[in-house]
Order: sequence, then C-alpha cells, then structure tokens
Amino acid sequence: MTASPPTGDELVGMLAALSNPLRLRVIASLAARRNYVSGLAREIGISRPLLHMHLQRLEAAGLIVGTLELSDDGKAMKYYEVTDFDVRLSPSALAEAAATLTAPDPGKGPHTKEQS
Amino acid sequence: MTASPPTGDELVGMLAALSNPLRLRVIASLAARRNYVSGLAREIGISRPLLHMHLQRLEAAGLIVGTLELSDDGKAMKYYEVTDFDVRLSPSALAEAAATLTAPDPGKGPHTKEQS
DNA sequence: TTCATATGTAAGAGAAACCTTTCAGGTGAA
DNA sequence: TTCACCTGAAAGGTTTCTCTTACATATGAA
Repeated sequence: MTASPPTGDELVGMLAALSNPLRLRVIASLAARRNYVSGLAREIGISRPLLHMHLQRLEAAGLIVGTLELSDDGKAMKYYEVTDFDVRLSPSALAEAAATLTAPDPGKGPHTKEQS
Repeated sequence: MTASPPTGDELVGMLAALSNPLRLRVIASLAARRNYVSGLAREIGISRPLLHMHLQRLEAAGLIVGTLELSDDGKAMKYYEVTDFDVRLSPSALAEAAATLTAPDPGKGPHTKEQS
C-alpha cells in the first residue's frame, strides 16, 4: 500500500473534489458498492448529466475510477468504484504538502522577479 | 483531545477551506509559528486584504483562531495560530460523514418544493 | 418502428469564489 | 502634524462552480 502522500497540487485537487455535499454522497454510495451512472443517479436522486459532471471531477482527482462494461443484454454500462485513498489532514501533514506546491509563490525567493 | 469526527457539513466546510493553495500556505506558515496578519502577508507575499479574506475562511472552518493582542508599543495586532485538527480522509470515513449531511437530499421526500 | 434502457455532451443561467483597489479607523514616534 | 505601523471592510471585475434543459448516439425488446 504505502499510500504515497500526494503532492500539494494533488492534495488541493482532492480536497476541492471532496468539498461538495453531492460528491461526498457519491463517494459514500460507491464505497458501499460499485454502481453504474444511471443506477447511481437514481439512487442519489439527481439528474444524470449533473452526476456525470461530478463523476468527472471525482475521477480527475483520482478518487474514483470508471470502467466500461457490457451487461448480459449487450448494454454498455460504465461502472464506477472508489479507489482506496487514505489521506491524513493535520497541520504538520498540510505543511509538508504545501512545501511541494507549484502555484505562484509570490514574494518568496530573495525577490527573484525571474523576468517579467 | 478525542478529535470528535466532524459532521458532514463541518467536513465540507473544512475541505472547502483547505482546497486552495494560498490557504494551504497560510496553514503551513502558521503551523511553524503563530503570526499577525501584516507580518503573515509579508511572509507569504500577498496583499493584506486578500490575506484577510482567506484568514476569515480558515477561521470560519475552525482551522485557525485569532486573538487580538497589544504589542509593547501599544499597537493592536491580531495573532493567528492553527488549531490542532486531525482528520482522516478515506472512503469509509467519508461515508460516515456523508451520513450526517443536512444538505438537500434531492429526490428523497415527495417533491417537496418548500416554497420559492 | 417505437419504446425503454444505457452512454455522453453542449448551451445557458445563476451563484459563489477569488483578487485588486480604495476607503476608514486606531496607535506611537519624529 | 505627518509618517509609519497596525486593524477592518466595502466596491468592482473576472473567473470558476453548479445545475437544468436539450440534444445526439447505441443497444435489446415488443
């Protein structure tokens, strides 16, 4: 396992993906059992296009993965399941992650304007 | 201690507050040592009003706390420091939190429009 | 063919987040 | 008084997020 700690940017992406009630419900539902989009949309009670958008965000953050499968009657169904992530959120852990942020570090280095 | 696990809504608030590179830097800086807003703004390299906004978000989420103190020369300085939060982010932990969400459970009740 | 299932995507509105600039108040020191 | 430092907050613009409605495609069954 050794859940390699995510980089600062990856962590920001994860947190952004999880900071939404609907997406939290999606994770909870998929944690119980994998499901395909239409079935999941019905279970959670939201429209399919909306769920589709949230699934994309979650997958982009690496929190879920989708696989296209064919049902017995030939229908194409996309099943999603959660990845087994495990991140700790504490001041020191966040400090470590923040050290790897690639975002614009405004006035850090000895006023290295690195050209404008 | 006994870091009581946050409710679903509290967790969403925490994650939203942390899903920003600047705020992550703020946490990292304050985790190293407490600081007052103007000093922190200089250290991070952002404008004071901008930092002020981010500090408000972090404090609203319970991740930092600010105390107004008087320096030796009588200046009013607001010092911020991190709280010792410690949250685990895993599918099962999120499922537990999601169960306590108060957000609109979309298609649950029989189309309760509850006035507009 | 028509209906029901499944998939994905594009267009548009409304709300929220993010950032900058500007203003206003306070204290102590020169 | 004027300057330097501290604090707070409002106004405005730009971008992003969130959601709905509508469209487009493919399969199997009646």
